[in-house]
Amino acid sequence: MRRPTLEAVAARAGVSRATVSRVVNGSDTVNPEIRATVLRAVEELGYVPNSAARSLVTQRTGSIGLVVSEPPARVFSDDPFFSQVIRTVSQELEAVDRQVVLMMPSSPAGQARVERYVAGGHVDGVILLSQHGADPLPAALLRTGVPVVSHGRPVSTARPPYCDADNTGGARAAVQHLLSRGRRRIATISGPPDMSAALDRLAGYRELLSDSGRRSLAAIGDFTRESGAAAMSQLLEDDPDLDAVFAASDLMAIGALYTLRKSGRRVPEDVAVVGFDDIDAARFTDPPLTTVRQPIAEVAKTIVQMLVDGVDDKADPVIFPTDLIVRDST
Amino acid sequence: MRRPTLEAVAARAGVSRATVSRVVNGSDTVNPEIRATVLRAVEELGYVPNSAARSLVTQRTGSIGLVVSEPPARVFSDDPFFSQVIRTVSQELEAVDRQVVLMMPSSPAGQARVERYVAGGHVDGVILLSQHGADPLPAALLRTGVPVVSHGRPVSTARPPYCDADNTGGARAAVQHLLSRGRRRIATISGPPDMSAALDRLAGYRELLSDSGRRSLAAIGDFTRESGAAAMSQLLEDDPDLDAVFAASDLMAIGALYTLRKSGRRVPEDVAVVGFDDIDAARFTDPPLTTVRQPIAEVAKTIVQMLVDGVDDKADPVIFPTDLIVRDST
DNA sequence: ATTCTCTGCGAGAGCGCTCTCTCAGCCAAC
DNA sequence: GTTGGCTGAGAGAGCGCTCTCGCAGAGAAT
Repeated sequence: MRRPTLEAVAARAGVSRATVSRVVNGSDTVNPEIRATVLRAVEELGYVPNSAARSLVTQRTGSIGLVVSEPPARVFSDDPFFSQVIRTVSQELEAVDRQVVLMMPSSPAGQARVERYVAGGHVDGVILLSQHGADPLPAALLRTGVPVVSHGRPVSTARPPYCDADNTGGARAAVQHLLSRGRRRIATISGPPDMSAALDRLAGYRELLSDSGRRSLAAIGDFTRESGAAAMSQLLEDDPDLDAVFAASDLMAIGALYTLRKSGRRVPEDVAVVGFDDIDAARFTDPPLTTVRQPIAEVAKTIVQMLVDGVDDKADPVIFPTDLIVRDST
Repeated sequence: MRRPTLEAVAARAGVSRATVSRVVNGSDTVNPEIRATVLRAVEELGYVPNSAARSLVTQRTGSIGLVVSEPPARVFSDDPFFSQVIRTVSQELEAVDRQVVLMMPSSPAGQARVERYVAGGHVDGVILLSQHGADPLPAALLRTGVPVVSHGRPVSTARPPYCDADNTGGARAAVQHLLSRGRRRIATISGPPDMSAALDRLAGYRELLSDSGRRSLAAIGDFTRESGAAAMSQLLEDDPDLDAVFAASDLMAIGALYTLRKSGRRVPEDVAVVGFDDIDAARFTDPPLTTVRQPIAEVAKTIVQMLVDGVDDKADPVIFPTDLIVRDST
């Protein structure tokens, strides 16, 4: 048994296909009586429009691609920031009746697949998440002519419009807070240097320290707990007397707490720790983590809006301020 | 400028549309020379098949719906288990060249949307994640005739085929471990009673305790840290002398650790704690968490396989064993 | 030489929908 | 009574693809 078509509904309602189409698509040039008859027929037959046929003629699909470019290392770490973003973006898209096609290419073949898919006109727009410097995908996607918006400042040569949190400002606020607590040797655990969020947070840290005439001390992580723990070890080796650390993600801060605990240091008495993101876990660490909160929902909302409004290729970026959340780790 | 069509490629290669179609779809009844010519034309024009047109005639779309039914409370908590599952499922689907359409209905309207979408033939199959007892969606989806597979034992009256971890066995192993460590008053923090994973883990806990003639003591959570912390408080009130707790999720175990710490109890000296899931965070708690690992990747792989193979509506469920990972919290 | 397979390509219908164009019918205006 | 505008419905042409069917031509069998 096949699904009913427009034709079937038209026959049942005793009108033409065109009229049924008008009713289904909400045209206002239809006689209310006929409209009612058609709607009844739709109801009785359980008619649901075939989207393939529709998008074949309209050239639009009603779905948006959400492309998450993340190498396996971090993909398999369970960073809640991702799921938060994916969730909010998805929610916002559903609110405007768009479908979300999730794509997480983890190999060059996967990237080629995504590129083909987008070029094939399967989606009306693309949201880029978690871009890395060397990634050729953004440029490729821009070339397809499909609207692209980036979540987070793009770092590749391709420059799609984007929306982001004020990473630099957030880092400055974190360091400022540590200074105001009387900390003198403030180190940082930075994220991967091919990601803009990591670069911007590092820049904010450096700016403020050099403004206040202090030396900076950085170790590089990749936003995961493991890397945070390792980076913390290295920092302690480089400067056993450090009294504060600003981690560019909560996960890395958690790793740092772990290492500090193992090294016998107390937090915050010996070393103060600030994270970034304000994930749920930050409230449950020992001690609860001071961190910088980003407005995930606002960013998601804005990105969806940009895409739905048909954003200009070189529209100005939208940047949201962050909040410092002070807990017991500082 | 429009995208090139089959027709254009055919013209360029000097063959018919049918032949180009054959080449593109990998038919083997094409002369190698002609095939090469066609492929060259495809390359030169940058031809990408239009999927709307294709699925209009084939009646298949190449995409699979991933439906996550979760009320806002937990959606906004950042449970890494979800992202793990979504990630692995998505990876497996990409491996078999299927698209992932992510749907997270958070309201009745959203559910209706999902139902319409699936009934509309937009997806070739549906994967259900995180089902709750009262949810009418699974039954509605089954009625559409589209293949449905559930991740986790379904708890509603609708009974799609499913794949799951051995939750009962995992819980038994956890409790057995606590008993073997000499613990006598073993409490549990259970998940929401409308979810099968919660019910099965609770059942495993109860079975083993009653087998060994011990009393059980349960508090109910909802798989989040907050609820774990609250449940732990209640358990301590109910029985201040308890010496072990089995939490039905790592997140709740983390909440329990938090409450235990605040109550001045040492883990594992005073109270031993076991979690479930083995999320990344379990290795970084203080102390690192003993937990039950589920084979997330295997489950994902199996589900995708079931869907791709065109699973029978009443196929037997597939259950994977779990592993007890012993760390310092017991 | 004739018939009979068999291989490989082209012709053409049709998937279900939208949208333009046309036209019937009605009322107002002259 | 005739014309003109206007509203609302139908006819029909495609959107780009797949797939069945038919047919040409090569080679094998008689």
